[in-house]
Amino acid sequence: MYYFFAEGVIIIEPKCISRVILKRLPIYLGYLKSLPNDAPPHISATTIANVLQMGEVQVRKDLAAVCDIGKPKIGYKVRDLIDELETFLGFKDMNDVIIVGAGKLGKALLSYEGFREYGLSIVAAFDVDDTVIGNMNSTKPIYHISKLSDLCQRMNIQIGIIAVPAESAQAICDYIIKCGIKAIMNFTPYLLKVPSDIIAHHVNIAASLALLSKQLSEQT
Amino acid sequence: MYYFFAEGVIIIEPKCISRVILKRLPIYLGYLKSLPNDAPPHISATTIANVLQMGEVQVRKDLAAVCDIGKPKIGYKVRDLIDELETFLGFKDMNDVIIVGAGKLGKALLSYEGFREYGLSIVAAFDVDDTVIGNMNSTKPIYHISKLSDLCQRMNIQIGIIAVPAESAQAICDYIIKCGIKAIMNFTPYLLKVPSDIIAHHVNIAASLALLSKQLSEQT
DNA sequence: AGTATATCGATATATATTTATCGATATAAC
DNA sequence: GTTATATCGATAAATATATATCGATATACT
Ligand SMILES: NC(=O)c1ccc[n+]([C@@H]2O[C@H](COP(=O)([O-])OP(=O)(O)OC[C@H]3O[C@@H](n4cnc5c(N)ncnc54)[C@H](O)[C@@H]3O)[C@@H](O)[C@H]2O)c1
Ligand SMILES: NC(=O)c1ccc[n+]([C@@H]2O[C@H](COP(=O)([O-])OP(=O)(O)OC[C@H]3O[C@@H](n4cnc5c(N)ncnc54)[C@H](O)[C@@H]3O)[C@@H](O)[C@H]2O)c1
Repeated sequence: MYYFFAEGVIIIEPKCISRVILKRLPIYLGYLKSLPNDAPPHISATTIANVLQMGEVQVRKDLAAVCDIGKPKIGYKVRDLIDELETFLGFKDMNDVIIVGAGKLGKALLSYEGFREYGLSIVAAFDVDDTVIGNMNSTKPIYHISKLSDLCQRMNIQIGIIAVPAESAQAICDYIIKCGIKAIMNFTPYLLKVPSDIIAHHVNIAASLALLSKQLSEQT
Repeated sequence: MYYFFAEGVIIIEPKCISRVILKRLPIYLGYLKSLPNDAPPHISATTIANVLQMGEVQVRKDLAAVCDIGKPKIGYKVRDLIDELETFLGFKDMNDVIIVGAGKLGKALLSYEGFREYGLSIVAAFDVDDTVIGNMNSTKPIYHISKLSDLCQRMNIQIGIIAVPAESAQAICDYIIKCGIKAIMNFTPYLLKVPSDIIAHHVNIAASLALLSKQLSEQT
């Protein structure tokens, strides 16, 4: 939170929401959406906190960041809350995504239907291997990498997933940035170097699993 | 960090390393391991910080948590540092892992060779679908779920990956806990409920990608 | 109507994490 | 040998995050 002082009055810049909160919002949303239709129309922060094993104050604070419809004794209207969360998180309008590398992981992602619920539309995958190019099992096309530039520019696609071997990751990264990609999710264990105006998010499944393993061994 | 006061003396409990630091350690390790063989044998926290775009004090503090071999003007001996990081993170001795759900994602993980470098050995996958059971493309076996209990108990496997449809996630979770699994990595968007002595880590790829998308749209 | 209670939002405190500062030290240059 | 400098570790300050407390309020109960 940034504070600006102007003529003695404190103006609080409301734009920025911390990354930690942002990561929790989809969890609340997921839980709310999992509630049965015959559940009561309102829910309290206390209930949410208990189910999700969080502090109730934290839940209230997180929710306050996106909505202001909590009523004492009643709680939040579930439908409104879902709506506000979805709107806030941008799940309501679709964002196009391309995948580079249609190997085992790339193909799994390409055919995964679950993205839609999060406002994401996987448009196509790109590869260099002629044996995977074309549309085999998935409903989504796999093109040669040479078609990437044209497609991204025509459709104004700004989000890319990298699922190529680690050795090619940086080259592909540089390339897709040149093609107009502005945000990258990288599944390779290679740490990408990107210009400051490009957002890169690294997902290292093996490292995460290893940390889980370490946690386990420490618990004893 | 916890502080205990005993007879006026402050005793600092050294056990706990924060999760944030733990997540960064594999990044340092990965970078150090990527250095060419003809690189100088020592490296400074300043250099690491610059390459990885982190604060140099943070790098020093993180490294101090696992080693104490930094020398002024010289820095850290790369080989020792790699060794200490790998030892600390437990990458040197193998931990067995099983996967439940040999669908698209499960099979990708099953055949992924990269886990070995992190001290992880994927032993087998389990499924209910007869058409995927047996060993097709991967070198690792896919068994019927009914074999899970026996294998886990015989090999004393404590780490499990859940890659079944979300609807089955909780049931599978309960089941593998009964079979002796103590740490779970869950790839379904369903938030698992586990007893307090079980570690569960949730990986929601779609939600992460959606947050990336949101970040992008906010950047403007 | 009056009171009890669940719940909210706000404020305050505690903890955790990041960033800055500074003296100490090992090497290199002179 | 002396001095300059890169670098470390430690301590301190700033920021961020989590938890606790408390008055206010909407409903339910008497
Ligand atoms: N498979 C997993 O479960 C898993 C888990 C964690 C991380 N990863 C990482 O994800 C990446 C992909 O893994 P995978 O198992 O799918 O590998 P894979 O070998 O099955 O697939 C890689 C694909 O990338 C293609 N490719 C290679 N160079 C390319 C280029 N320059 N441009 C476009 N396409 C190119 C290949 O033709 C291949 O189809 C790897 O970096 C791996 O480390 C995979
Ligand atoms: N595919 C992806 O890229 C992706 C991305 C993010 C999340 N996920 C999640 O991962 C999970 C698996 O995704 P997928 O694409 O591999 O789905 P999938 O349908 O390809 O595979 C699911 C597998 O689980 C098996 N299965 C079903 N019930 C089972 C049970 N009770 N016990 C054992 N096996 C059972 C099925 O036979 C099937 O082989 C889903 O929950 C999905 O939401 C997948």
